[in-house]
Amino acid sequence: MNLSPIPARKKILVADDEPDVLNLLALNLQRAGFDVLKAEDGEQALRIAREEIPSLLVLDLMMPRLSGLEVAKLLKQSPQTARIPVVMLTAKADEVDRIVGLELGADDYVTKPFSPREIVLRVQSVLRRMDAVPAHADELEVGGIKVDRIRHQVQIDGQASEFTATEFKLLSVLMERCGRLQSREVLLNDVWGYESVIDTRTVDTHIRRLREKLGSSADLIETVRGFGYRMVAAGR
Amino acid sequence: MNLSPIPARKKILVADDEPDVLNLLALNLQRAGFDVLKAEDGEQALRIAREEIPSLLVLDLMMPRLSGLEVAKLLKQSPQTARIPVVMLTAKADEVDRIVGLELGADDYVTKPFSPREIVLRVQSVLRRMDAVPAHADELEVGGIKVDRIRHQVQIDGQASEFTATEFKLLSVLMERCGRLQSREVLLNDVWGYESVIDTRTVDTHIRRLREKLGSSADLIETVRGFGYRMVAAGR
DNA sequence: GAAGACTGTGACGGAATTGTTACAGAGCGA
DNA sequence: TCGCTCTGTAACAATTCCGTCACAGTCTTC
Repeated sequence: MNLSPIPARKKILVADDEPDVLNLLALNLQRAGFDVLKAEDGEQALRIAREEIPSLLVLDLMMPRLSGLEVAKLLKQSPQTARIPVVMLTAKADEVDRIVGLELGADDYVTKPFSPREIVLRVQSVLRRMDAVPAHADELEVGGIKVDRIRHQVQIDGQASEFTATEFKLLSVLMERCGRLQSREVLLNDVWGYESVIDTRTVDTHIRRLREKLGSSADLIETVRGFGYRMVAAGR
Repeated sequence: MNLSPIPARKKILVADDEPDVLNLLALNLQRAGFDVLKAEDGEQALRIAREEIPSLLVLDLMMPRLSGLEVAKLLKQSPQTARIPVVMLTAKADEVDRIVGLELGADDYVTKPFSPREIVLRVQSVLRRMDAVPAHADELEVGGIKVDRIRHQVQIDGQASEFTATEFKLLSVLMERCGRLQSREVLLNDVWGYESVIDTRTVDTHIRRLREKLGSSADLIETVRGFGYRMVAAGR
């Protein structure tokens, strides 16, 4: 579904045969808010990548068993893993010639020695580039409520209204599935993310805040006792 | 019979003198669903562009006979071809400043080495931008703010005002997408360039500097907490 | 009609986000 | 080289948001 800025943390696989470098990279990426998976050689990297399908790979070019190049090439062969962007670590700038780089489809290079900060920024930059594509025009309207997901604006009976990030997502999900009952569990999944460890009662609180802001349209959100909530086209 | 399912594929002309690069680009753009035309030097590119009027050009900067720069410049002279967006391929990052934003008006650039996927993303991004902003206005006006992109001048309530290069771009992007929410990521992409490795907080700082200079019009730039910024036609 | 389960409401402290200020380095022209 | 402007970053302050809780109110079931 993908309602823009998702809190769901991105998984990143880091592969380097030098434990010091590996740990340094992992630590810094963790601090930057990523879930980090580690691999100490090419084979391991390949296996983990196929199992976990991370959002991005940081591969050392020179590794025992399988080089970073080979790992990348192998991953490109399966549609499951072909689209994972790769940031390659190389020792010298000229180690990677351009055509090879193009063919294997690394998305960025960082040459050693590098600063941890630089790696984090590179990774963020590549992810940013990949994310910058979709952006679908989407407007939702139910009753007097209009949601514009591009402008990120909500109008209630023609009147612009402010919603926080969570409220906006919750409202979008409810409107998108107008008429259908949504359990608290489903809402937690789709609004807060699949790994959220949040009390289901929190949903109630946010529903309340939504209703408050919706004013006279508040009764478009029905409570279904014992199950959850549902948005209806018109109040009863 | 063949009803609708013809998504009206867009024609894209790719020009590069290295056959390997040319074919690689062509292949990837084809896979992405574009009709691809190929040219191996500047003259050929110019000729084909005039004959076929493609939706977008991907031009290598360094080419025999005519450079990408010259091709772009020549195409700007004819109203038929003046509005075709150009994505320029360059070897060095230094050349970038000369290309983007200057009189010849490349619409985006990619520095080598690049991954094929990035090229495709850039092309899609530029095409999206063209669709979104009709007519590609040289002058923008929102509230009391007037931006002249040719003279590179800004007026606030009739009063001329000085803006630095970065501020100017940021302001332009916000104004040209007035009303639409722009995430920090998108702004980094479109103002600083897609391969910038810059902290997202930098956007905040520049927004602040913009607001400072905008004076009483500062509240035309709204903060959308958790997402980014948005320019609005009138403050609240 | 009463007990129990479920939901609405208001408040609160911690966390996350943004505003603000200061600063160091790059780039540039004199 | 010296000063200047412009930029990106860091650190701190201010603000907003969010999840949780306690309690009140409502509904269901017997």
